[in-house]
Parts: sequence; structure tokens; C-alpha cells
Amino acid sequence: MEPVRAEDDAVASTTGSRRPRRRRDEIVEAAARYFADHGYSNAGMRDIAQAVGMRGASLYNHFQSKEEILYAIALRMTEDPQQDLLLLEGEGGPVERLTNLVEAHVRRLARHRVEHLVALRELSALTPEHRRVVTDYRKYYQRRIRDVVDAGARLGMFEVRDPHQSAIAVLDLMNGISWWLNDSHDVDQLVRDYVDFTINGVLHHRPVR
Amino acid sequence: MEPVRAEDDAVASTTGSRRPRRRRDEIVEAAARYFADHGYSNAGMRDIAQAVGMRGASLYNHFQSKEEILYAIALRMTEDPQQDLLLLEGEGGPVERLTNLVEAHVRRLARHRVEHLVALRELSALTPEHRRVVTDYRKYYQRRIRDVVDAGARLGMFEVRDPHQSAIAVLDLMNGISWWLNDSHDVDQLVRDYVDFTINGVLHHRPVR
DNA sequence: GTCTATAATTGGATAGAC
DNA sequence: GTCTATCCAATTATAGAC
Repeated sequence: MEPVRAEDDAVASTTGSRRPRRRRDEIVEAAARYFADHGYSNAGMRDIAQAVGMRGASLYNHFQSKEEILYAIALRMTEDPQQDLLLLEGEGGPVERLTNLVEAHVRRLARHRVEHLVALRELSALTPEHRRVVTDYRKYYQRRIRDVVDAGARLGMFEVRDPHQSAIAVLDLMNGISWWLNDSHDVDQLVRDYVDFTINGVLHHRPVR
Repeated sequence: MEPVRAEDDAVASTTGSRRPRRRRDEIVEAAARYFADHGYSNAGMRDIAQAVGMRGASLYNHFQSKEEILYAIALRMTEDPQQDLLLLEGEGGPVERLTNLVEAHVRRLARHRVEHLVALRELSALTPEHRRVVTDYRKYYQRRIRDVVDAGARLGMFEVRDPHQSAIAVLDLMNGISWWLNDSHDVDQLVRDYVDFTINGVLHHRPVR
């Protein structure tokens, strides 16, 4: 069972959702950078506004609160990856499918490094309701990974004691990237490393040579 | 070269460091719990005080600011693990030494789960100076791990492309634990799993059977 | 949709008695 | 070292003109 989409609340409706989204996205992006650099608690609405070239008050035409900006970031970083889960129903067996997912996950993370870091780190600054929505998405994602790990283990392709624990390790490993990644890293190499760390490493898949 | 000890500033000197530390530690512990549950930005001095059974103003007999409480948490969680580094000069070869360190790290983390989470997550809420001290410790710790990985790799006991990258992965993997660990987990099993994930997994050590 | 001006409140921090 | 009382700065958020 998938988590319910969070189309409901103010985040989607502040602007009429008919794609005058540009400005909103600019704000989200600038805010994410500022949150990443200085921390959510040290970021004022004035700071965010300045970073996007407007006055503090103007932000309230796009978001109802500072927390809602954070929520927009967090929601995006947990909703978007859900589409990668289709890879788990794609070609190949568990190994190929999971490899594809790891690659997609790492590439997405590299693409949205800053927002990803903020979404992970500032989760506790969300309201309980918003935090709930985000963690539900994450739990679902984790469960889907666990299921592939489990499937692979049953076929003898992975060697794991507890698929649940291994899935957590795989996710922690990948998400850890957002803490230290910077532009000097070669993303292709990163992907190769992390496919190795997860598939051959944590999950003990022995490549057939 | 080791990082300089941070004995200097206010954290150690607020109380005369002659062990009327009990109260201070109570505050740190209560604050850590509150920060972990609600986030640093959502925690007020009054909240922390209430959690330890005093009034907000009284906290200032022990700490000069809210940030300093956080710093005390972060400092402790980065200073203490440094002593485990002695294990890297202890018995056995690189594999045994690193295994010992992983075990110590995971056990310590389990023992101080809450503070560890806060120290990781709220790093960005520290002042630049304090953040610097903490990250210096962490960098040193990481470098030491990298060196053992490197030594093991040269001896053919680990199979890694880049010891630096592998060391990061090992640390991210372990630190990830603090996000989800709770009292229902069996720490011994956890240690076994994470020794496997890191040593046999990420570092591709083949146990000699 | 952005601005200036300002309201309103939170919340970190201090003063001074006990 | 803790309390009550309070200050005061920061900052979220609003009002209303343009």
C-alpha cells in the first residue's frame, strides 16, 4: 500500500499550481542552500529573501511560513524518489533491479545534493504533521527496498541475516553521501563505488564471473 | 597530527571543572533528549529547564547560552570516541584492529544514542568556531580509519578502490545507526551485523575459513 | 506580487532577591 | 544555585500602498 499523496495542503495551493511555479522553485532552491550552509535555526526569512533578491515580507506571497518552505524541500526530496521505485519492477532479477535503483538514487542525490541534505537533517524542524507525511514516504521506500533484498536473498543472490536490517544499511550508506558530496566528485565513479558498497558489499552479492 | 584539545573555552570553565559536573551533565542529557525529539530550533531554554526540573533562568548558572549546551553535547560525542582510536594500535593486524574499532564505535553509539544523533544532526546550529572544533575531531578520526583501511588494502586483506572513500562509507554506515536505533534493538546482534557490513561488506575482507 | 512599515510574539538572556 | 520578574532583541508574520 502506497502512502497517500500530499497534494492537499497549502504547499501545492499557495500558487494556483498552474505552473507559475518558477518563483516558488527559486525560493525553495535558495532556502535549501541557506539552510544547508547555516542551518534551519539560523536562517531568517530576511536571509532567505535576500538570497533570492526580494524582501522578507514578499516571501509570504509564496509560502505561509518558514516551516512551509522547509516542508516543500522535504516533500520534494521524498516524493520524487518514489518514481524510481518503478525500477524495482523493471528488467532483470533482484540484483539488476536493485542495482538500477541504487544508481538512480545516487544520481538523484548528487543532482539535488543540497535539498537532500536539508531534507534529511532538518526533519525534526518540521511540524509533527508534516514530519509524519515525510517519514511515511520514507518508510514506504525502505519497505520496497527490503522486499527486493528479501527476494534476492531467497534466490540465493544476496547473503543477508535480516533483509530489513540490510535495507536500512543500504539506505543509510547512500544517504550518507549528502553530508560530504561536493562538485569536485565524479558522479560516475561515485555510482560505481556505491553499487559495489551496497550490492557486492552490504548484501554480499557474488558477481558471476 | 592530532587536533588540539578544546579545553580552553567556556564549556569546560563555567563550573570550575573540579567535578561539580553532576548538574551540568543532567542538563546536557535532558537537552539532548529534547533536541532529539523536537529539534534544536524548536527547543526553548524554558523547555530544557523544565525537562531537568528548574526554571529557564537557572540554566545560565551552568551554560552561557543555548548554543553552548549543544556544543557540550557535540564536543562530548566527538572527543570521547577519540580514545577508541587506541584500538587501531592494539593487537592484531588491520582487520582485527578495525573490527575492534567498529565494535567499540557501535557500542558507544548505542550507549549515547540520543546525544550522538543530536551531535550529527544539529552540527549546523553551532557557531562557526564551535563547528570547526567538532569537524576537526571528526576529520582526524576519519583519517585514522582511512589509514588502517589503507594498510589492510596494501596487505591484500581489503579490496578497495580508494581507502578514503571506503573509510567514509564505513563511517556513514555506522553513524546512520543513530537515526533509527531504539531500545528494542539487540546491541550484540547490531555489532555483529555492522562488523559484517563494514569489514566483510564495504571493505570486502574475505574471512579465512 | 513586491514593497515599506509595523505589529505581535517568541524566546534568549539578565538583574537582583533569597 | 535557584528563583521571580523582566528586559530586549530578533524575527515571524501582517497591513496596506503601489
